[in-house]
Amino acid sequence: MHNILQQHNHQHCIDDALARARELCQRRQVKFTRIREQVLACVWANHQPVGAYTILEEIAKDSDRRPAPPTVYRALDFLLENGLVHRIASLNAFVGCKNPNHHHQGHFLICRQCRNAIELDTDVINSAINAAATQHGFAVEAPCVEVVGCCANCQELSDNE
Amino acid sequence: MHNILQQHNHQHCIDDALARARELCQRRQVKFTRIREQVLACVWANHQPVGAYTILEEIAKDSDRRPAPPTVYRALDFLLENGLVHRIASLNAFVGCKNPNHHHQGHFLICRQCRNAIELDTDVINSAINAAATQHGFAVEAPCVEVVGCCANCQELSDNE
DNA sequence: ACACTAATGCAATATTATAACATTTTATTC
DNA sequence: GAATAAAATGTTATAATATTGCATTAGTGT
Ligand SMILES: [Zn+2]
Ligand SMILES: [Zn+2]
Ligand SMILES: [Zn+2]
Ligand SMILES: [Zn+2]
Repeated sequence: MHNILQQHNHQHCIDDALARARELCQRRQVKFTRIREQVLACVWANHQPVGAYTILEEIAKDSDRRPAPPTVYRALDFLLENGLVHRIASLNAFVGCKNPNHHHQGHFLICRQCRNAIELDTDVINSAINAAATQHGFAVEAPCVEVVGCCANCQELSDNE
Repeated sequence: MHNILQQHNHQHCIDDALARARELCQRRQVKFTRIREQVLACVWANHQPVGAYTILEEIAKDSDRRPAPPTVYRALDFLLENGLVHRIASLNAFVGCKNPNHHHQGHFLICRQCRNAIELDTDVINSAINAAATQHGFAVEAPCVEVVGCCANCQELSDNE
C-alpha cells in the first residue's frame, strides 16, 4: 500500500509544487506574483483542503500584513485558472493539484477523520461518468467528484484501539 | 432519447413527490409538517436545484409569512436526513430526490445553461469510485458526484441557431 | 515621459449557514 | 383531562464564505 499521506517528506511536496508553478507560469507568460506564491504555499502547507479565510490568517501571521478577502480570492482564481489548485466544493476549500501541466478536473478521496485529500489520477471514474452522461445525451464539461470516507491510515489507527 | 426535462407533465412530478413523502413519513413515524411540505414543494417546483434563501422568498410570497433562515434550514435538514432531497454542494442548492425509499447519495448531471439537474440511477459510477478507492485502501462513505455540462435539450437548441 | 494594462489595496456588502434561547405544539403519563 | 416531557418552530443575532466597485500601484511597450 503506497500512501502518500504517511511517511513522506512533505517539504518535497511543497518545493516541487512551487517549482512546478514557477516553471508553468514562466512557460505560459503569466505572473507568479508574491501573493500568488504565498497563497499557493499556504495551500500546500499540508494535504488538507484549506479555506480562503484560513489562508488569509496564515498570510497575516507570516508577513505582518493582512490581505483583504478579495486579494486572497483573486490569487485563488488565478491558481484555479492555471490548474495549480482545485476547489473542493463540499468543503468550501482549496487544495494543491499534483499535476497542473495536464488540464483536468480533480477527483478526490477526502478522509472524514484526518481531513487529508487524495487526488486520484485514474480515468475509470471519468469513463463511468461519460458512459452515464452519454445515455442522457449530456455533454460533460466539468465532472466534480468528492468522495468522503476513511483513509487507510485512519482505518489502521482505529483498528489498533 | 428519453429526457425527463422536455415534454413532461411536471405536475405529476410534484404530486408524486409529495405523495411519496407523505407515505414515507407515515411509514417512518416522522412528521411531515406544514413547513416541511412547503419546502419540499418548493424544491420540486422544477428540476433546477434551488437555494435556501430562494425557498424562503417563495414561501414568503405564497403564504404571507416569512420564515427565518433557521426554519428553512431545519426543514431542509429533515428532508436531507430522510433522503427526500439532495444537496448540490457545488451550487449551495437543493433538489428533490426521485427515489427516497432507496437510501443513496445522488449523482447529478447539471446543465450549465438551463440549470436542470438530472439524477442518475446507474451504479457504474459508484463501481468506478469504489474500485479507485480500494486501490488506496480508502473506505467510501459518501461519494459526491456533480457533473456540469450541457444537456441534450440545450445542445439541440444551440445547434438550431 | 506617456499611455496602457494587469495586479493589488480597500471599503462595503452580498450570500449562505448556524448558534442560542424563547415559545408553541404534540405526544405521553398519571 | 391536567401534568409532564419531547419535538418542532419562532426569533434574534451572528458566523463563514464570497463578491462588487472603485482607488491605487506596478509593470510593459512606445
Ligand atoms: Zn506531502
Ligand atoms: Zn489535480
Ligand atoms: Zn418534472
Ligand atoms: Zn436521489
